[in-house]
Amino acid sequence: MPSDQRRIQPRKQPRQVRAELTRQRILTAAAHVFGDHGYAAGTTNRIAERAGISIGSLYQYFPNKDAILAELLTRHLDGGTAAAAKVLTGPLPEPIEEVFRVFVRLAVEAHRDDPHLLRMLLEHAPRSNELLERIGRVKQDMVGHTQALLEGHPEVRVADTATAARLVIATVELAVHDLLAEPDPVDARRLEDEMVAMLTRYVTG
Amino acid sequence: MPSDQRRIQPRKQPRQVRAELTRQRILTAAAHVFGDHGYAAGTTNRIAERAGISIGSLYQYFPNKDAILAELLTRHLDGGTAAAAKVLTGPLPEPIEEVFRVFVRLAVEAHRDDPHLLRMLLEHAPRSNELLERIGRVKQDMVGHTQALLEGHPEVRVADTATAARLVIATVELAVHDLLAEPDPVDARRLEDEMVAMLTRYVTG
DNA sequence: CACAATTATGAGCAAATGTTCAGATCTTGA
DNA sequence: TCAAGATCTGAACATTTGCTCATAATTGTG
Repeated sequence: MPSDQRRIQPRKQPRQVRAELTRQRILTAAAHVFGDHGYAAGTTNRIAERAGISIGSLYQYFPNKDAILAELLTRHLDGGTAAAAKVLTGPLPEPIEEVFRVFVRLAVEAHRDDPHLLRMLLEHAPRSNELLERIGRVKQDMVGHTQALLEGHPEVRVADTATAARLVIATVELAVHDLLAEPDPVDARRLEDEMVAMLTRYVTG
Repeated sequence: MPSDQRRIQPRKQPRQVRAELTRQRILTAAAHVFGDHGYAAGTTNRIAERAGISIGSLYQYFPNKDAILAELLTRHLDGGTAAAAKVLTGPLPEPIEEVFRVFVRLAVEAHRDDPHLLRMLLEHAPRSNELLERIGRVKQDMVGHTQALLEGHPEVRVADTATAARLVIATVELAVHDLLAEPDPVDARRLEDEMVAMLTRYVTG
């Protein structure tokens, strides 16, 4: 069970359509297997079996198990940041309340697919320094944007915008994730309303 | 690497002082090893080595690896609930702000020891249904108490106290944990102030 | 069609790890 | 002192798992 740092790049670029299809099958299967069994019990053989391919084929596209997880996490992160960029490039709504609503909705969307899988991904990201740094950067970006927002907005009254920004991001990400992943999840709409209210009253208080 | 449900009880009750001492050594060593290497890489042999005993002795007090983790988590949970009970049985302060301050301080205290270890414990708790249920019960207790508090307090103005209570608990637990476990943790005092402010303005808004 | 490149196969290897057990060592109590 | 029980030891076992590689099948190309 090696855990040291190793290459993450696929060992070969697919050149035929069936190859790319196999790659997709592997990733889809891995998402299911990791989500159901967790990382440790989600063996490569199980993934291959679920994908309907042989174990050898799996290792033709991913150099090791960690690389599969890395690819899944990368895709999730890219999807999230892309969605965020799309929303945040356009003009933001005036009231800070509506800005927070956008934030919370983005978070809810990002967690809607498969909370269990996402939890796995984030838990085992420390296996790769590259992923850790990437996550750190994404987080720091969000905090940075939030802090700038807080400092430039007329409704905002908090003094320590640095701490406030970190608190806001942590709250949104973690609470959304947790409350939606629970066995008896809260209603997404109510969660949105309450969280937006909390954040708004906090920064304008 | 078996993951099915098995006995968690130690196979033998210590009858001599040295036995109890060995038990303690094992748990202390396990806490360090799990915190440093994680659960998977925290092998039983490594734990035994760090504890300065043989692997055979370890298995005289713990039937398997999961049981060690279970004991550590149980102790943490018991410690936390005991501290909470101690504080909450006495008369709570009048202003809701000070009540929240008590909450946040409890959470900070509970996470001060070893955030890395605690993260491990909670991540791998799903290996035991018993632990999962215990965690669920603790959480539900806290939510219940919080909801009762919200409904009985004159300053509180939120309508949906059920959702609000869940949001408050999730926010306190998760954000405190996350912001203190980060590589560059926020100042505990500032975190306390900001979080108390956020929660107070939320429920009194 | 023929030949090369690409992709797929899966039995089996090497390494790691949780766990056992037969015997050694220590402690207790009379 | 000494026997019986408690505790400790650690080499070895059994299992699991990530992964390789020689071979086969398939696809693209002239």
